[in-house]
Amino acid sequence: MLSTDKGSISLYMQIKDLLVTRIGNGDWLPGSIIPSEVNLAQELGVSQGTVRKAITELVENNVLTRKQGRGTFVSTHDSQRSLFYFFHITDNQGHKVLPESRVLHCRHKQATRKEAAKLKLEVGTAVIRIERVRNFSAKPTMIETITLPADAFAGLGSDGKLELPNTLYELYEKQYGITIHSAEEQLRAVAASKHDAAMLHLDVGTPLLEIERVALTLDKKPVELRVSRCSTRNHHYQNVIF
Amino acid sequence: MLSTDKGSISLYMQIKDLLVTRIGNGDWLPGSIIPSEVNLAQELGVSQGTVRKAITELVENNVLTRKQGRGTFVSTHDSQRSLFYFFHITDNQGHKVLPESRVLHCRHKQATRKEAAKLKLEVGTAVIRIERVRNFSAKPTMIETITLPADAFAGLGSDGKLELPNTLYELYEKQYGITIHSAEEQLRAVAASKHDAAMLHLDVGTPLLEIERVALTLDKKPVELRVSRCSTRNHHYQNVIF
DNA sequence: AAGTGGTCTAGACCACGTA
DNA sequence: ACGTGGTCTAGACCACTTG
Repeated sequence: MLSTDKGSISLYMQIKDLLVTRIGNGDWLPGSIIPSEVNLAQELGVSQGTVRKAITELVENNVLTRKQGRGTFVSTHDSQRSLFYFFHITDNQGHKVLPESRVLHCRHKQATRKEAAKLKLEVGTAVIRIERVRNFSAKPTMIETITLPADAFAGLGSDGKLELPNTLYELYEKQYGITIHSAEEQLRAVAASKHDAAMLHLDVGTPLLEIERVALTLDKKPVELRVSRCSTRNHHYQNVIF
Repeated sequence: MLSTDKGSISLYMQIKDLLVTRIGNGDWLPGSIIPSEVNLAQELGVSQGTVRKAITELVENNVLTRKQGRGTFVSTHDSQRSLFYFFHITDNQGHKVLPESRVLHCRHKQATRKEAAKLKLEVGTAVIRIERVRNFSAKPTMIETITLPADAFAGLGSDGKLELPNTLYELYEKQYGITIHSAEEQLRAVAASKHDAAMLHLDVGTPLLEIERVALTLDKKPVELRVSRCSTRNHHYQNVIF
């Protein structure tokens, strides 16, 4: 199984890949505990230090979470984590605001060219398109269009209910076994359309911050396209560069 | 020097702090080699593994750079690194474009309220204010206002020359011994002013992406405020979230 | 008390760069 | 040939959590 040939990659890297594969397979579900370092070391025939190094890097990648005295767990997307990692809008004092959401509609459609390109689908593939308005401090501030491949999210929104949780990534994980692990965002300044203006109580043409996000699973598969248009009168997008 | 008391923090953390302090002091300049792991271990009376752990974390923080077979070096801000870490504008194909810059002026002024707040100075402190236009593919696309505390950057631009290198952070490091290590950015959508419009060949009111960046040294001291307004017709701000 | 991760040690061998 | 970092081992003790 593990190779110690000269030319092969290092042991801890092979173990890293193995752990990622097991998690991807669903052998270990998000939130569940994985075997202890000593057990894994025994099973794989390596020393604890080697397993430790593999786990350490996965913890740095937010794939695993260590809890002293308890064990190592597969990371989950509780609302805390979702907000901390993926939500970059703050008010002008730098405070994160928990947005409430109002779903405008949730429809089954066919993928546009752009959606198909971003989600790596064929044009015309069945998708679910959700539109919602997000309120910060009770004021409508952001309008979002979310596109999901229909096959991976079967049944979502088809019951006519427009109730969706605020933190969708938690839903994806719990209901559909899809864990969002990373995302790529493109930001632009755009002018508010008639529709934007109406929903956000602004004038047509007001500059809005457009955030186009593709969310990826652990194995880098794109599973959600989200286009958000946000008024930056009282809020902004906050980014920290190390 | 190092404490192994029960209540004290771990050895490798103390070593980390020590290394950071020495770099901050200027004992080891950017680009120079630091003592080998074995030497440091000997000097500090710990094992190589402990030093290694401290260095590993500093490498992850981009403070140090390891080169196999050669040694460990204090990170520098060559133009590569500056572009890779701090420059987030790409064209719509996702390619980074090396911008050229044209300096409009470079003046000694007094800090405004906003500049003072962002740079943690008193209002009215002497600052240097640089304004420049950046061209992507020969088209003016971005207009930047850069504010620096005058005392830390004595002499910059006072020779009346408007020639400044494209990658300012390299200049800060080489000429003034100030290494930019991290930055905080706030992004908003704004309408082009008359001046913006003239410089970027756009209509007044065109939505622009405003990037307000505070650049920090290793010890988190703010040393540069940079406000960039960017046309997002052919470009965008690209961010990756892990 | 037993089991977990967290830190630390001392040593081994390898891959790489320099001289 | 030598010194560097890169990987790996085997064992020790500590801090924390659970039964």
